Amino acid sequence: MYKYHDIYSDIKRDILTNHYRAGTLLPTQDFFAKKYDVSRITLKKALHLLENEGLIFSKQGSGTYVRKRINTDTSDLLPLDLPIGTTYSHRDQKITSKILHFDARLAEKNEQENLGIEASSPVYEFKRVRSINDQLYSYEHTIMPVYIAPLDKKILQDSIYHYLGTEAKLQLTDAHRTIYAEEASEEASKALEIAKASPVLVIEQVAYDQKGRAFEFSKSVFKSSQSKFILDVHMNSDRISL
Amino acid sequence: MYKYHDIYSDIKRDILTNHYRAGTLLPTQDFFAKKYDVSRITLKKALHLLENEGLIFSKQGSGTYVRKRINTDTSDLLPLDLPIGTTYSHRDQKITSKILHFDARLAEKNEQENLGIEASSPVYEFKRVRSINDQLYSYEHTIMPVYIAPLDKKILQDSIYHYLGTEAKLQLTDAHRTIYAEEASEEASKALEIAKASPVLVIEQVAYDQKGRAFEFSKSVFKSSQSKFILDVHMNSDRISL
DNA sequence: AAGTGGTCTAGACCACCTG
DNA sequence: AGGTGGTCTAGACCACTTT
Repeated sequence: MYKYHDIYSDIKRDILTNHYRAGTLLPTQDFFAKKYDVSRITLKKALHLLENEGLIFSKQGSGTYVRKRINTDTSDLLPLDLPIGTTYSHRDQKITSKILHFDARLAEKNEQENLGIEASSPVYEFKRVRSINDQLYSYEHTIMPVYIAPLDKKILQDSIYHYLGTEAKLQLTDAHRTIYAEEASEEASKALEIAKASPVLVIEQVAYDQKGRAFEFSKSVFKSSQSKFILDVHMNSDRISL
Repeated sequence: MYKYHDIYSDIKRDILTNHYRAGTLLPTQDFFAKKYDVSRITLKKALHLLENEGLIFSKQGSGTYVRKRINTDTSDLLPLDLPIGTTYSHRDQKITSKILHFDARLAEKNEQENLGIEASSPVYEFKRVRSINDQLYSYEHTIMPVYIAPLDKKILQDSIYHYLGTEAKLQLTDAHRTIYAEEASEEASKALEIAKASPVLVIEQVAYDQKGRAFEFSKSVFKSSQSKFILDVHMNSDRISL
């Protein structure tokens, strides 16, 4: 559809298929601009997307390089900067859910604050155990305002995000996450079938849609033995200087 | 220095000081362009920086909004997308280090792979316990190629990143991190003065400088009782669609 | 229909790196 | 000195939201 996006996809494919090899210099911006018959600004926008993704980096006066990639064997490594527990992050994996609890009630105080809603707002509350390829991997406790979309057990069985995307035209575009380790609670250890007080990784999340509206407040507990997360960070000097 | 950066800083300050309040509409791009006497493209670049930082978001046809911010009480919350263990992430906090081990040797196999160096390359190896305001908080094990810069115990006592920045003109611009929970090893539990096998958060990191060169391979173990990390994620549809 | 942000252009000049 | 990426412009047109 958009030129810069087509170019982005094209170059991305060429990098991932090793047509442009890791650690090497890419062709110049002028070359690409002529190749794709676009202005240099449009081309730079495509490269900027690739840079934000960490696939390339540019050095003024020198050129644009393909970043050396590490171990992208994401066998048991889940990206920490994508939706968690979806097909986005688990390609070709079967995700199943067992519903432990499903109810609606009024929001508690910390839920009101995190979701930015009124005291009288009704919310859904549900708890699920999720498995990848029939292997237990997380225990989730989720709060979602009812005005977002009507839920039922069947929806919880499948992908909520997929349902929200198609039915409510709602997309997870931003999330505020808190990450820490703790001893598994009795509830979590039973659900995940691990010893009580064994170490688990916890991710608390407030999720926002494309309009900046908080639509989910959740706590996810992961079996430490098989759940490692990866995060590629790119720091520009702006972030650091202030 | 650069117009777009000045504008970025200016608007950012106005947002953080609540001159533009959370949840409200910002002035139009045309307004800002005239206000700062720049082209709309330059202005958009400034807004793009703010959007990447998660402070604002734009909706085509509607306008640009200030995002509602949450709980930025970063009392014991450390950003997961900034350098860890530095003054960047710990404002007005006194960071001290105790050196448990400091040596040089040849790189082991997994270190060679992660750092992208030859088999015969010498590396420094050191272990430190770090405290914030005299409170123990992390146990770090670090490998660094010797060709990066000469190290000694005095440097390790202070900030390595500061030393590398001034002496080697090297800056941490990218990092590949793996995050998980585990039971504290005997070594780590002693260093952090916690019970053996109590849960700890682990961050393994390969750090890259502005030229895309890996310069550090480290494993940091954090006391779970007082170390929570935060991460604000912004997903564009590009990342997700492919 | 009006207003807002998104895309795109052709071209100029600057900053930086490498010979 | 030459080449590369970075900044910046004035203006046109498109896509989307709102009234």
